[in-house]
Amino acid sequence: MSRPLREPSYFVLAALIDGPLHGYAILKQVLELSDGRVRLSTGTLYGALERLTADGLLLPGAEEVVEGRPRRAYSLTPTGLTAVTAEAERLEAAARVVMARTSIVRVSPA
Amino acid sequence: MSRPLREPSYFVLAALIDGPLHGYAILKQVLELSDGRVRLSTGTLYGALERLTADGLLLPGAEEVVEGRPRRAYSLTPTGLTAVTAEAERLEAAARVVMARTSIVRVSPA
DNA sequence: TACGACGTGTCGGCAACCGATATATGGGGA
DNA sequence: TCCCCATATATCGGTTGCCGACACGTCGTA
Repeated sequence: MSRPLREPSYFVLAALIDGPLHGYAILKQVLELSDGRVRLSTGTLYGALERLTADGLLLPGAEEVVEGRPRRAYSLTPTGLTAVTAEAERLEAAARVVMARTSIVRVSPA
Repeated sequence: MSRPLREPSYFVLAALIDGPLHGYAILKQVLELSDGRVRLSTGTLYGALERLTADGLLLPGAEEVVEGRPRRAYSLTPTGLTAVTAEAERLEAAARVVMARTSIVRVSPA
């Protein structure tokens, strides 16, 4: 069992659920998935890609050149999919803890 | 708008929604709220209390001595309550992003 | 008397993020 | 032509916040 993923890493994994993407495309996908809230810096992105790969959550593809620009696509490993799913459940449980204590409308009579 | 709270800080705030608690009681409350998953070290706890106080999310009470032991209770400020609620919504939204992409049962015919 | 629960606190190390910077291609507008 | 912006990858130093270990002290109980 690993420590919780921080938001940037979590969204990197989330961006790859639908299929492999290269770094810059992940940047845009994360922005979209987070409704414009999470704007990854490239320092964060490439650091995370390297780390998540080392942890076995991502699998890097071969570098290919598209329209004169080099690209490298990353895909989720089964471990990565498991990790991001487990993390989503953790987040949801944590959210519930607070919501249950703030949004309950008291129904009991005065 | 601030950066996301990390899990330990988030649970410290969450523990105080029901009312003020002192440090050691927060430790136990967090353990309970998180279903035994989040066990804060005192280093994390007192560091977080200091920081969250400096950020205006917590208000420390006066030190009082109970049964020979000193205590200091902390309470959530309105800003703190707003922050932890907003964070809960962020967490839930993040969880949804992944759940929507992994848990959909395909209904379309083969 | 020793140990564990209670209770607060410090310190150094570390992982991850963040902003700035670097490098390079391709396309479009002034 | 020249400049800027989007595309695309990569490095680096600084900061933040967590983490484990340690320190100090009380109280109850075996």
